[in-house]
Amino acid sequence: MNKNNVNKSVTMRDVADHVGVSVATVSRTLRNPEVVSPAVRDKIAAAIESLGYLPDPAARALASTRSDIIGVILPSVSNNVFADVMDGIYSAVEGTHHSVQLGYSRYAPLSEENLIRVFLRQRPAGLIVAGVDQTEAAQALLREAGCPVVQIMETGSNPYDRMIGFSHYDAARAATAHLIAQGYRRPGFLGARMDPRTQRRLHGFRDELRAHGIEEGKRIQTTTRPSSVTLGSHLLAQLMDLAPETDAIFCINDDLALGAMFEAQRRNLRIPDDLGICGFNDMEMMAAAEPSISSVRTFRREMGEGAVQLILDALSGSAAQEKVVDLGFQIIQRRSTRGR
Amino acid sequence: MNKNNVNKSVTMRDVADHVGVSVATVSRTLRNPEVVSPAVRDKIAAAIESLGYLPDPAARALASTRSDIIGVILPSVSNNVFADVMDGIYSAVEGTHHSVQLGYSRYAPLSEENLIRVFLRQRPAGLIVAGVDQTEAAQALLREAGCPVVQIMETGSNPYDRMIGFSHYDAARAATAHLIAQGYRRPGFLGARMDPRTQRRLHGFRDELRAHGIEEGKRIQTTTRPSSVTLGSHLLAQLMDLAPETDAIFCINDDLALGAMFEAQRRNLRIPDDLGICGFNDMEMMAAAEPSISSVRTFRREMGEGAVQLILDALSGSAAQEKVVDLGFQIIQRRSTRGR
DNA sequence: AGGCGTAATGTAAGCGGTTACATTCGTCAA
DNA sequence: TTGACGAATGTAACCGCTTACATTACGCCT
Repeated sequence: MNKNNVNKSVTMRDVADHVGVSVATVSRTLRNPEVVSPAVRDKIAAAIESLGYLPDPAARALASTRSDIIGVILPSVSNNVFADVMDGIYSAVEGTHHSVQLGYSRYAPLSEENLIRVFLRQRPAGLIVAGVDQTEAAQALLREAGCPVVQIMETGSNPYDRMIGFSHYDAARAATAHLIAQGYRRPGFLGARMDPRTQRRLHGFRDELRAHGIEEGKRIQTTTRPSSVTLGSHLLAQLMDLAPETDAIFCINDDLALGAMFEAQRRNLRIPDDLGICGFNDMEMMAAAEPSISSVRTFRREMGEGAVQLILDALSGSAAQEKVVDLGFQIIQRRSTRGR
Repeated sequence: MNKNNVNKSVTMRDVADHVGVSVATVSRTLRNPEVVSPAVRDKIAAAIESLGYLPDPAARALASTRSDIIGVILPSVSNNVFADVMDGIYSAVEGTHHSVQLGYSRYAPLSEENLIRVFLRQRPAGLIVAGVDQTEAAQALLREAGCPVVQIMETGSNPYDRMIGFSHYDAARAATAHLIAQGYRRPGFLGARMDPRTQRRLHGFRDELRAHGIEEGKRIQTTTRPSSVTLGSHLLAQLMDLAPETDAIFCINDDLALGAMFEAQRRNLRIPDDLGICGFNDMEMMAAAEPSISSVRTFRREMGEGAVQLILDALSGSAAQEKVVDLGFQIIQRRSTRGR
């Protein structure tokens, strides 16, 4: 199909011949320019430019012990929380000589373990994984990865290597505390997917209720189905049917919150008077909604950028002391929880 | 899968020694099992399993003329239209021996051209690019790529290789026709980003108005800023201020439509009576909104899956005749355009 | 002038696979 | 029995780059 391949690609050999030096010198001006004399360096740069030379990453990876790939393993493609993280990752990688390789575990730890294995096989420059809920085997792999490993989305006391995120438990507690502070006395909880991260939010919610001596009753509605706006509507419907006393809800993400808001409107519940609503993540739409919806702001883009930065720092030896970076969160109050 | 030690990874050499054959035989049982005797084949398979051998993709790519990477170049990380496409792509790639390499052009043709160059350098198994608006140089590269190339998101008459998508022009015309059929006589247009694809939707809108002899007046509100729900609110506000006669809007995506709906509610415009709203893409939330919002359904996941399938077919020689696959679209009517 | 240290460059051995070509071996027809 | 032949396997040359080590060139000191 391509014996007479038109992109007879130009190799380092071509550049070397063009300048009249050895390939080693070309390689050096690319890797350690400082050991090459300025005159030669300039000629090589010119040749690279005029011939349109681009290094072959496979050859580079094979010859050196490192590829320049930063592997990223996330649970979900479609969750827009991760889209923001990816945005941060890509923007931090831009301008470096690194490239990103993305894998999706679909929330399946075994699938994640397998991806880790495959990714490590390429001797990546670094690895970014989500959270702390890896399988035993995956944990072992990550601890011996032989490259910087950054866990994102969470904080914790025992990272494999480094970690950047925030405490889902604390964030959920704070959101719940906010609802209570606004005078709501019968807050409910809407959760979907219920992966470990979501579970931690539920714990936070429960503990905060308990701290205030509030019974949770039947006001915790969860499902393992993936989150969606529609699901938010369903869950609120379910909640109000089972626990009509509910006067506020904490939703594990903004999609659910939005769906719940729509459902509340359908039921002629006044927001925030009859029902307070608080989302999670503070996606852009929450501010635009009518009424605007309170949420817990998280720093997703920063998480992605920070993760890449941690890897680059480790690679360049300029790594900071702290193993764990806590980006925190912020309760953003809007009309939907203006209280009673 | 016993030896988890990735640092001194097990190579084909190890497998060969373990079985007592040459590496060539191991390589063959991986690439063309049929030329290896069943007995040896089984022993090798067992050794691979027990040693936990994983091939080194870099070495493979270097030695063969093809890597097993499918390159994907999209304009935007955060646009959730592309998230759905990616979902389709990843799910179609799963189970094959291919992997995905993702690049983002940020809507910049030159950046796209550069990515194409870099990706082609890896002799990818295939390439997926968005749309038809490449630079001259990029077009030349793609026509001579030496691997299957699939353009997604659009249809057209002159693909570089293959194409799968739908007509944005037709879709916009159909949506506009729908508004008119519902009795709206002064439809407006809200557009953001205004990349070439969006422009085509605008053309469709305009042509349909013209076909009905409707003046567009000042009812076309666009901006080059990236789309968001908040921006939808702003644009509607602007539109109603400049052209209060507007009785319906076609929004180039669902985010804008949602934002416009919120703004309409703030202004106490009744939907659909005072203002009809039609979005584009039919994201999941449109059905859940209150009122539910009409939209143009597009088949994004299918586009991603289809694109990968086209590449796999081309690779296996079982490619179909048609160069262009039109996935079409569907007008989904909901309450927001129930007419007057 | 001869010797030496240093900076700049060249030489060549891999990295882990693929694959054209060579070799071995068993089978079968003559 | 023997030679021919095809199937199975081995041998070794790459693929394009990196890098340890060898070599060269040159300036400076004694």
